[in-house]
Amino acid sequence: MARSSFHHGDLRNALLREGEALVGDGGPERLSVREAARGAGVSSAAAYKHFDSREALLRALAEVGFERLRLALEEAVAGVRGRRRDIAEATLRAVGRAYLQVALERPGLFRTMFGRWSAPDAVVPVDHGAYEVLQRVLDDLAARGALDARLLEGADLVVWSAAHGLTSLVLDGRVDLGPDREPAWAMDLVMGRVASSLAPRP
Amino acid sequence: MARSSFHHGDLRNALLREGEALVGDGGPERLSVREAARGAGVSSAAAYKHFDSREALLRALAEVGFERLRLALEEAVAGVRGRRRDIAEATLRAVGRAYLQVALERPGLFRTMFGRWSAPDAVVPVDHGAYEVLQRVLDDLAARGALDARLLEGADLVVWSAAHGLTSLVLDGRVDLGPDREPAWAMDLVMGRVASSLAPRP
DNA sequence: TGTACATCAGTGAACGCGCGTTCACTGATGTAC
DNA sequence: TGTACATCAGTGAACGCGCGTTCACTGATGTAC
Repeated sequence: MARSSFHHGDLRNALLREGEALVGDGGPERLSVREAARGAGVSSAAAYKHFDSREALLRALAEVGFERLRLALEEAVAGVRGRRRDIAEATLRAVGRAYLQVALERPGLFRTMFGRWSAPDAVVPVDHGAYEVLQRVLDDLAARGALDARLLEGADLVVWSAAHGLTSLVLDGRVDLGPDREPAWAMDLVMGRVASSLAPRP
Repeated sequence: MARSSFHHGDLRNALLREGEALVGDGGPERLSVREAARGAGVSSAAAYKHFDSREALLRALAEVGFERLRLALEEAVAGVRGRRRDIAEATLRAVGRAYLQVALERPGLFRTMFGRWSAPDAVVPVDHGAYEVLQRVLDDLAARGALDARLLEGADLVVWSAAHGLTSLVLDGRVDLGPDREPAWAMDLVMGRVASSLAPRP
């Protein structure tokens, strides 16, 4: 990590790394340009050679997080095995668990991705492919008859809301599962119900 | 609002009111003791006669919010009319809409209630009866045969997650409903599916 | 292969800011006699 | 009904802080000839 020369060489990434460490535990409000620069062993002014402002750095961090979520969802879905009958439920559970895991790994980064840390009315358009992954997955399942095609409209909303909601509640400590119950258990339960609500009906 | 005498008389409430205004649009990070005091027409030191710290003020604001949510849920549920066949779905929709409405009315207060604005690892135990309202409602519905009693375990989690998830996504601008679609439409859809997943099965 | 030079990623000092919190204080209020 | 006094909700000044951002600058790098 020590820098041998005047030039850092990889400062942009170093700042992202430090920024993620700050934000990862403490959330977006923990990020300071000065501290990230300090962590990278560089003057705070140097950071402005790579990011226009604190907010630009936060936005870049959110993008990193969304990309990670996208990859996690892709992987989770690709890893699903199951009999034809169970495939929808197994897939949604995998999605939910991946969502939860990404969030738990870096709670503050998750809040950076979804929170409104900029000006109250500013839209923070972090475009992400994670949502599209889910939509594709649902389309596939419907095409294979594992989900009711008539219920496809808004199904993405239902799944995403449930996964996001439970995850947020867990992250913010607003859900009491009692002893011996892991968040993943709760996610399985929730996604199981969601799957059953989308199952093909006679 | 003008104060005639040396003593304010109702400073605690005035601070809560100002605090809510600050937090209501901007979220917890917008709250400053100084600004709340300024708004109440009082020195910042005076605020400390009523709240131990900035964090104590935030906690009090969160409590105000939770109480409001509880009342909104009670009201919403009490106002549900419907034929026996539809009662579960109608009730859950009412719950979801009330949840959404409370959040949209004061987005920043909602984030104050649920966010982690204190030290990263600190638990913020704002105990609230809103959750209990939901549990009671579900029990009632099951007792009347409107929900499948065998699915009652965890049903509260499912409902709360879905409502909370969609609400959070809407609040953070992370859901694209397209034109002509209101958040309430999305909530009806989501809660409709949730209700169907809990419906009595043959 | 050597040299002049443009580029640009760094430095470090400084700006102005608003904040949370504390302090010794003051004066309005209400109670005991 | 009047008075002495304890209480305590206010004041205003001050503390130390870390922050975002800008500035004129310097020196390493790489390219044109």
